[in-house]
Amino acid sequence: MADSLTERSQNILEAIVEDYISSAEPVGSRAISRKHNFNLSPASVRNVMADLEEMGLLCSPHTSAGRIPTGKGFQYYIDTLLDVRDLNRNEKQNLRNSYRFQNMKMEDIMQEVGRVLSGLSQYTGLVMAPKFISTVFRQIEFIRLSHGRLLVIYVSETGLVQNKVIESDPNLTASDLEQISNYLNSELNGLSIQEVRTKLNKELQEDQTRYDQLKKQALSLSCAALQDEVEDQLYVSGASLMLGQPEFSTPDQMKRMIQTLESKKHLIDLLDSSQSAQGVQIFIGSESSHIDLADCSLVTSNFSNQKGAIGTLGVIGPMRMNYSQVVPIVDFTAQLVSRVLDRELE
Amino acid sequence: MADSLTERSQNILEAIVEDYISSAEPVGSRAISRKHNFNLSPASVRNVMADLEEMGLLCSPHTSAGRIPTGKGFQYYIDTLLDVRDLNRNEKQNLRNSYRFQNMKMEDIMQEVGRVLSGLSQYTGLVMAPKFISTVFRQIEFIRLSHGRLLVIYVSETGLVQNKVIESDPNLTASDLEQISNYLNSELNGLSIQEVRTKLNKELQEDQTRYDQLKKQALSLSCAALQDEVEDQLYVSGASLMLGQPEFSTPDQMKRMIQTLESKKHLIDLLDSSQSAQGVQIFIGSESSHIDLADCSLVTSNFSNQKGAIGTLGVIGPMRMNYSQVVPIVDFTAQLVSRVLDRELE
DNA sequence: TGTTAGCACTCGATCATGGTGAGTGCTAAA
DNA sequence: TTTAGCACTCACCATGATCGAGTGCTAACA
Repeated sequence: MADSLTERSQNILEAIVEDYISSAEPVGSRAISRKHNFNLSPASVRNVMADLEEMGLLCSPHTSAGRIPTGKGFQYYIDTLLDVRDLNRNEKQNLRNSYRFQNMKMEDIMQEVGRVLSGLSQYTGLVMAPKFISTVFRQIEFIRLSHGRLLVIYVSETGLVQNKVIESDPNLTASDLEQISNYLNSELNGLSIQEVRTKLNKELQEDQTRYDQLKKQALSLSCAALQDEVEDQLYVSGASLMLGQPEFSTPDQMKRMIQTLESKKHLIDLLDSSQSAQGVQIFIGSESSHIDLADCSLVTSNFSNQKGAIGTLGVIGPMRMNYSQVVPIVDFTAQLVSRVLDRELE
Repeated sequence: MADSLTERSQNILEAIVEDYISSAEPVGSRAISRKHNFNLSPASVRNVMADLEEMGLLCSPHTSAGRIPTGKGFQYYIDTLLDVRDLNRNEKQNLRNSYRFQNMKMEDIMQEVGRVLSGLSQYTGLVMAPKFISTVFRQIEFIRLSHGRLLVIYVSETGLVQNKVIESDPNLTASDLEQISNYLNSELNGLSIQEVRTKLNKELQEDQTRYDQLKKQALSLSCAALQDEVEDQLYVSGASLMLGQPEFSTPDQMKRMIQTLESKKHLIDLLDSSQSAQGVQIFIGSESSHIDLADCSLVTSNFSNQKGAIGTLGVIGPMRMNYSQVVPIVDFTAQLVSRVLDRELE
């Protein structure tokens, strides 16, 4: 399909998308023929526009308004016409300076990244911390709460701390627990959670009589502790910035937008689906997508450390987002965060 | 001032406030004289209304609309006219059943409370977890990240887990750290953070040569770990429910509302200021208040455990909130949470 | 003296009207 | 193939009329 567009059509589409990005208003043929020196009269431009509309790349809100790009139009623009230049040395340095990661724990880093992304882009920042399951075991501690209830604290290589309450044998003493954690810490060190789980399951299934009572306890405790998926952590920053965008100026649009940002589950699903990809990804909230993005676009990139923990960060904004500005920021930030996470573990 | 109102004025004010609460529209004299059987004609009601307006308890949005209560009017209503009945046995049981606290860690409990409060009230739920400084020391653990950077994990009696990254002597070995944490855990057990701090400072100031190197390390490490205030944790649930309220139907009102809910710092300040009080407190976002509550009201109550950790929970909604329904819910929930926190520690 | 009926008045909300201008589609000429 | 011209569409805005809920005031009434 991409090939079926003449160069002229492409130029005009590009001009329309870019005008629309900066003005948020339907773009008319006259404006295009004036501002860009294609040496074409409005009438000619109109012909091209009619073609583009037929192809589903443009639409007009009503008979005598200009045209605005459809989701498909944006998609084409992004796939074919958008050229993203890399940040230059200076811009990179500026971006680096925006972040202050010194002595921050994982949660703080995630939050800081969201804040900065949202501040720089003037849209809403999204950061999903690396999943529990993708982290590498570092240490486990048990703390007794009340009769049989244990607080398990799990620390990953990257300093991510998760905790969870589990039921246990009420008769376990403090020194039992210490022995158990010592055993587990030496046994599981350096394994990914995935590996830890298979290892534990295997050992549990082997002839149980071979183990002493305490070791059995250790295994079943840690099994319980690591069993369920800990819920994902999603940081959303700067939601109210979106309220200034003209596409969310009516109460209905605002409501829809806020609800989209509040339904973290949907957002997490969306971010999940991008975790296998490399580099920057762009989702366009067209009708086609099964997830209601409220006519927003989502620009994401994954970050990861060398041990394979993967998180996702990005920016959500109106479809009419300034991609050529946002994409490099998201891209470079992801690289930055990856590097920071690696430095965590020396 | 309260005394200067005749019984009739009080009755009429009450009727107006309650009508307004349920309709969200200016209340006219005819409606009052009809629906409530005061045996008064609209004209008489109007006379009283004029008085109430002069006193600043009512106002009219324009010449020929009905009256709506001012912030002061609501204040008077709440102070003098509102009678909050306790929940009956049945309602209490229902409320209890709404919450599922089994095997939940502190964070989850706070979040669950916010969710349920918002669901029941159809307004926005706020929960502020007990402050770090008000908690009681249970356990501390150190985990080495990279050259000289330590992850400190602190657990309170109630199972609240906080963590923090600090700088330390890079030469500390794992066993040093273990000794240090053992020492601290036995030494500080059962003290409040406040007490821990004073104790540490005192010991550090005493003749340092009396201590061996390791102990000195221990003291300075834990000092660093507990020094700064960890930021407060505020859970906001159900913000989008507010968008359905008629007082937030215009874009400007919505924007203001969302910004209020997003500026957690202000909310925390407000909740802080209620921590010394007993029972349910109601803030009315009048112009007088220095904090912009966007014409909202805030109904809060503190919860606490027997060791003195204090948190605050509540509901934020339009000034026109259904107080007689919300107040008992907030009240009983606070009692419930207090009890749950105590059960945590046996 | 307190209460009420009557009445003129106010003012937002709603609707119909008409003008304006940006923009379109189509056609015919260059 | 491009473009000038033209009729047409339609959102937007200002205007003005009507409506009705509600008020304040005054005079009559119990």
